[in-house]
Amino acid sequence: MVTDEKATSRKPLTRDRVLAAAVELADEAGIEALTMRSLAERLGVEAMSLYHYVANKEDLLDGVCELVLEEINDAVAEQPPATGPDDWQGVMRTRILTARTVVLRHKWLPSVLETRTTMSPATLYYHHDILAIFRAGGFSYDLAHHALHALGSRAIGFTQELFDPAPGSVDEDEAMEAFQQMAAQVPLLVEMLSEVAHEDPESTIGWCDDQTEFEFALDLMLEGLARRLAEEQARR
Amino acid sequence: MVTDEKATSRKPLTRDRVLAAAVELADEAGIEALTMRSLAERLGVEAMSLYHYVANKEDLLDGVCELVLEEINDAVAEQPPATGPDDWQGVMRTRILTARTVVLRHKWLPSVLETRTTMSPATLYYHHDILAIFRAGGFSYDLAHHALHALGSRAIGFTQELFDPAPGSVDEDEAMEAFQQMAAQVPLLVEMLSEVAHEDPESTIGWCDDQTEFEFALDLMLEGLARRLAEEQARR
DNA sequence: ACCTGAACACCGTTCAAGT
DNA sequence: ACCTGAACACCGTTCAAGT
Repeated sequence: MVTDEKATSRKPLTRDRVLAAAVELADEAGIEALTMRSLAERLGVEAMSLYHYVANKEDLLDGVCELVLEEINDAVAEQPPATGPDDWQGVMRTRILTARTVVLRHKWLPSVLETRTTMSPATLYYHHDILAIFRAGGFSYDLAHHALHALGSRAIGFTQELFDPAPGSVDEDEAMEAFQQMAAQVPLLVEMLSEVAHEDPESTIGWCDDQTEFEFALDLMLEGLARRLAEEQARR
Repeated sequence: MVTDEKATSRKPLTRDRVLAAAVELADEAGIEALTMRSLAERLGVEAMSLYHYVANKEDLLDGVCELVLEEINDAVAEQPPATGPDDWQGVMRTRILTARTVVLRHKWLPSVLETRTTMSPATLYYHHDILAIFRAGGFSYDLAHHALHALGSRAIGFTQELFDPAPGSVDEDEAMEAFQQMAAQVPLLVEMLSEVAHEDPESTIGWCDDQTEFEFALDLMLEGLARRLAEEQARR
């Protein structure tokens, strides 16, 4: 009668419980810590038991991506709809930035999502909604199709940054020294960095998905798409 | 005296030979086939011997990326310089598309490069040159810095596509049938795909780094950056 | 100095066996 | 039906030992 919510290990295993535990494990310990054995241990079970709920590890990873995309769809569902046909740009912007807040809670998602080979239902649903916003804004299917490709993962709120240092792995003094040494080889990079004056002086363009840079690039794309839309409509 | 060029297995091992063999192996059999054991076998040696030339597998992967980036720098070095200060956009475009031709010869590069945490010398050099083009075009360091972030991996000629099916894994009939079934759930996606009529009808936005889509997005970014530059110069 | 063989600590996954 | 233990075929990597 009185169910003990904490004693999750006593509830029967289900696919959903397995996937939810996998997401928690990845959030807490990183995606490399998500192994069949460690996941089983967290669930108080042997590794082989998991194969009753997931076909194999790939299926597990498909499942955790699906779970996060459902979380994104939920977050996005509370958004206000477009106020008019000319509002597509603002709606798209807040939609993508909302998705991004969810992705930032699951930092491992980009790397896993990029290894998926099929779009899950929740992913299809998300992109269907994105497409609907473009269509409401007056995009032809052809232009909307280019737009979806151009946005790529940015539509889901992330871009895979190149060369982001592992957290805590940066020795600032050492990095600064290394940079001084290559001043002769790459003087412009050194000068640029001394001018923009990051908190982290060693991270040239390698800074994980910083919010400001994300929005800068997103606005560049959205403005560009607006221009392509205007060109398309002028042609008619 | 007469060196047999084919008998590579008899030449003494060097770091360069190890890295070059690793690149070949990845090109031929895919990045997942690049293991210490298989690489050793290709070189006619035991796996443990490799540790005299690379510190560990991460170091090996750093090395193969460095090798490809040197290949990109070589390819790009033959390019004509800018014809004038207003030519930065054209120079940047051909530079990036040239880099892309090299990346397409090493399809595994994107996934490996995105797991690197430090920029190798060749990578720094490449980006230094990109920065030089922006500077010659009149960009402030601040704007050029945003531009480098916005381009991200696109500067090197690739974007990690979401959901590109493994080559040869697509069963067209099966995929088409699956799509018909979800017509009710995602009607706009279905309608869009029937209109744009890909060769591969099942790949919604999942199509690996197609040249047309790459150039569409690249031009969007470059035009956007040109606009930001004009805004910046108007402000002075 | 360069290479090797055996071994260790991990993986994902199979299989037959338990309840 | 659900879970388990032992085992297999892989990994990267260590260590002491060969030449």
